[in-house]
Amino acid sequence: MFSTTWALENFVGRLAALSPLSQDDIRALLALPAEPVRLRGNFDIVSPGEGFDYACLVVSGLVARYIQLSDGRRQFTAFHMPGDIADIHRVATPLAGSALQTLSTTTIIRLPLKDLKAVGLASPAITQAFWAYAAVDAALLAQWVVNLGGRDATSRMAHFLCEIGVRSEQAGLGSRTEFVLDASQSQIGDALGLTPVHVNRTLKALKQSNAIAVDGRIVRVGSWPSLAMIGDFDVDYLQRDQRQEAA
Amino acid sequence: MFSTTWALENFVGRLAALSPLSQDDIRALLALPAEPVRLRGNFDIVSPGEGFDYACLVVSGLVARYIQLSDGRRQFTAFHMPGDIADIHRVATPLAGSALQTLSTTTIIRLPLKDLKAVGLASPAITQAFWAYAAVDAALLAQWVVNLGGRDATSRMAHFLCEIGVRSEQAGLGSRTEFVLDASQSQIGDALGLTPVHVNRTLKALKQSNAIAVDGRIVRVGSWPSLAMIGDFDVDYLQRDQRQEAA
DNA sequence: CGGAGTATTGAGGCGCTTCAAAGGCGGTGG
DNA sequence: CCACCGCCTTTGAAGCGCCTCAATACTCCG
Repeated sequence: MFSTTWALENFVGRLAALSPLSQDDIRALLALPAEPVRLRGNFDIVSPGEGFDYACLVVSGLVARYIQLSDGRRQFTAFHMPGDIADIHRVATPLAGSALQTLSTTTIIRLPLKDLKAVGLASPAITQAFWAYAAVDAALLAQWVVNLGGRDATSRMAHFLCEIGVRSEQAGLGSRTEFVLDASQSQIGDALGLTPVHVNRTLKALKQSNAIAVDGRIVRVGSWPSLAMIGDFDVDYLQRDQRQEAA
Repeated sequence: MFSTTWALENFVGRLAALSPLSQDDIRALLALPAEPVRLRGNFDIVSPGEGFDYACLVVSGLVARYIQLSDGRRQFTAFHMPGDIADIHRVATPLAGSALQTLSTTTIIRLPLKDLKAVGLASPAITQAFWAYAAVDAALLAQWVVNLGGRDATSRMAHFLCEIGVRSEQAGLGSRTEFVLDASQSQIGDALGLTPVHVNRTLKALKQSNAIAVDGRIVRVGSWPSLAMIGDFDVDYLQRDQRQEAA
């Protein structure tokens, strides 16, 4: 796990699960130039308003997309774990939009946009798959909106943990009931629109109700049904595998 | 304005502004079958969890994407005005995801997904353009997250009005300082994560500071700079026209 | 002219923020 | 190796923003 080839294969595998790809397509994707870069935590991969000629594939660690408010606070809009490409949308619109930052020590691969465009140009199926991948990302964004707009702190936190758990499981990094969340309470606050203080109190409440236990950066879910209930969590929305739908 | 052909041409025009399309591409898009349907307000075009074999092009009125919470409340995640396709993402992933509802009396065109897929298959440039359009939609979603997670009610409302204003202007429906917002305060509340009561008070505050004036469903912006300041609004993020970037 | 949805306003309560302070943990240098 | 420092976590107390409950008026439509 957490090697350059693992990350690329993991990504391509999930891409193929989303949208049909030929063996040639897969070979072309796996042949993309891949030089890993190691970065410390709280490092801006892409600063706000900045352009960037690469897409960012996460190899290990945790990366967040964010948008900065005028008073300096930042709102995270997405978390990306190993095997994810954080900004595939850049292939469609080079437009700046959001910034990109590491949460903990992280290694990434910078994939040149021109190479991604080239493989997409060579094979329409790859473009379709990229778009499908981006569409899932957008579905997560929509859920994030619901989480911030419609739920209180406890429910919001529970939903967030459910999402990270299921995505960890899908990425083969752990299970939904035991996974790593390598983010500080302050960073979680920037994701959930809460102050660090209240994140702490909210987690405390979830621990006391035995919904979760936290051991360092490892989250153990005591009772998945109860956590999902508290968070009003519906697994379906991040069901990335279209083949399951057909079955 | 607000005819079937106007809506389709408006959409295709903005699509072409986003991503280069040939004359053949444009002809193929304009030749899509287009039978308009008139719908009353608060009508579910796509109910939560339901599949749907069409994409929805708005001809007149206002359409919102939403996700329902378990207690029956709904959170709007996007507004769509005449000339917009509300759920182009369905072409990439037929997955349910979000529901679709009219806010006021609305006429739409239902575009069969299979036809949209067919034109995309015939021309990669069209698929690229669809994806770029969806990517802009996702950028709006990210801003919506920031709005809910990072701003208080007044700022949130101001930002929302700025977004609707600029998009109305871009769609040729009005100007950013005078536009129609055909939604009730309760519906605006479902978009901003506020109660109708607080929407009312927030609007009252904006009126009293002369930032806006409301006349029926017409919003007049008294001072655009001050509204943009209150809402911490940055025009760039919904700059849909890539050709401007090059210039 | 009656009824339903919408807008408006008031009063009180709760959830989250702000401010403040103390303890834990890992990293770094003497 | 330990002492120190910065960051993170944890907890308390007070305040404010938004919600809830409630009542009245307005507007559109049948």
